[in-house]
Amino acid sequence: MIQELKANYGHLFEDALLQEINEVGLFKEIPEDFTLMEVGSYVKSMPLLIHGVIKILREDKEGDELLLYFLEKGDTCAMTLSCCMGQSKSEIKAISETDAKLVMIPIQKMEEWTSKYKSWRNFVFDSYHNRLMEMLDTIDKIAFLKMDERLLTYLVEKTKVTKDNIISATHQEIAYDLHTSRVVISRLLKALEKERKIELHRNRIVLLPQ
Amino acid sequence: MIQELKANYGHLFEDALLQEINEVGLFKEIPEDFTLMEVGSYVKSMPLLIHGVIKILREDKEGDELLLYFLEKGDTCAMTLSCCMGQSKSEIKAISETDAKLVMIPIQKMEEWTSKYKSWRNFVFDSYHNRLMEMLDTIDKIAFLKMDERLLTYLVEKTKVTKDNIISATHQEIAYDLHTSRVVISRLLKALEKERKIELHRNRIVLLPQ
DNA sequence: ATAATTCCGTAACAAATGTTACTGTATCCT
DNA sequence: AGGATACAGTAACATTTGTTACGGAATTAT
Repeated sequence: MIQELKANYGHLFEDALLQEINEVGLFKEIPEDFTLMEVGSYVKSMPLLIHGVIKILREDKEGDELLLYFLEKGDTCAMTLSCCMGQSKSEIKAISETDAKLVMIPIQKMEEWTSKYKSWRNFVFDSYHNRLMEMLDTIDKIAFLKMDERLLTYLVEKTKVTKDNIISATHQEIAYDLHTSRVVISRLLKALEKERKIELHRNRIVLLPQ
Repeated sequence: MIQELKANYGHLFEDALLQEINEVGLFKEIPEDFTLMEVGSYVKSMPLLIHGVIKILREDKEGDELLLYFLEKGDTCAMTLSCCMGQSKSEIKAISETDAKLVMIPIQKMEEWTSKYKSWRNFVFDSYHNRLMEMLDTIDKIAFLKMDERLLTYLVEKTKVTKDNIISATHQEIAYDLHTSRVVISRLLKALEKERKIELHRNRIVLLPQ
């Protein structure tokens, strides 16, 4: 594990901290489409992402969903972090978008490391900063863009994080992420196909190079 | 100034830190409707709010606006904080909703205090936490609520922060905050009046107790 | 007092998004 | 193979939101 830690977090953390993470961290491998966290669940450890992509969703009382952003390797979930600090329940849902590897850190260590390691403090601050910026970006999209633009952005982002211009998803799944209906997505996808931006197949969308 | 600092931040900061804030902080009083920060401006100091209400807005390239949230006394702007840390430009616009008093902290002190004072670290972490939660709340509203519900929520929040059930604003101003058009707001306000939730006057809306 | 300006109400219409319903086809299951 | 299920396309319609236009009332300026 220590090698993978060094590869992904070596530039951030000093050796002593990497060593500690290696000792107390729980290494986990999870399959695609695995629910890492539900809204309302208590948070007892914090994940450091080593490999793969995690999508972070918001849910309202009716169970309607909305994609907030994707986490990639080197990222941590500032939302979880935030909940750890405040000893509160999770406000978000986390699902693996691909197979993923991560290290779980018990929350007791966090407070300790915050005093002990400057690099950890900076990491935490940076994570908060990055997540705030992602949230701003999410707000921009839902507030200022129309659904067709949001859809295209969504497809582009998805190909970016998976590094694959083929998107394996049904229209219904996309509709859930963007908080709209399947019919609307089908309609807009069809329009994007006419504009030669994408190619449609069953369970599969190919993003064409522009 | 030290009394006002103690009154608002005494429960958060130890005396030594309060003393330092008192020494290096710049006390400022600003009138209503004063622009504290523009999108793209460089951030060289961090505000601690002592009195009054500040509204934080997001702007897109076309100059369209959207209200993110209100800051009240005891709050700081985590977005500014975030920008200070990253030495980057402001992503938001800040305008005083009422007369306000605040203390400006030079950003050099922040890094110093983060190592030196545990209470300062916690304050910074808490601010990030609170702002993330506010952002989630903002996302909930724009993603899950229709315009009439957003409008009512907006009016309720506005009366809460100003502690006055009379809202002094034109329909156009409200439309800017919610990123819609004046006509839409007039229409929905009229509907709220019919439901006996509000009373409409020129430049003034009275929120009726339910 | 008169004119100009700002604010609000409303109608009529346009565009975007949401809903329901039905079809055909691909895929899966046994 | 045959049936069940999941997925996508499409039409028709409803609702929400946005736009343009205009008139009247309140406020401000001259």
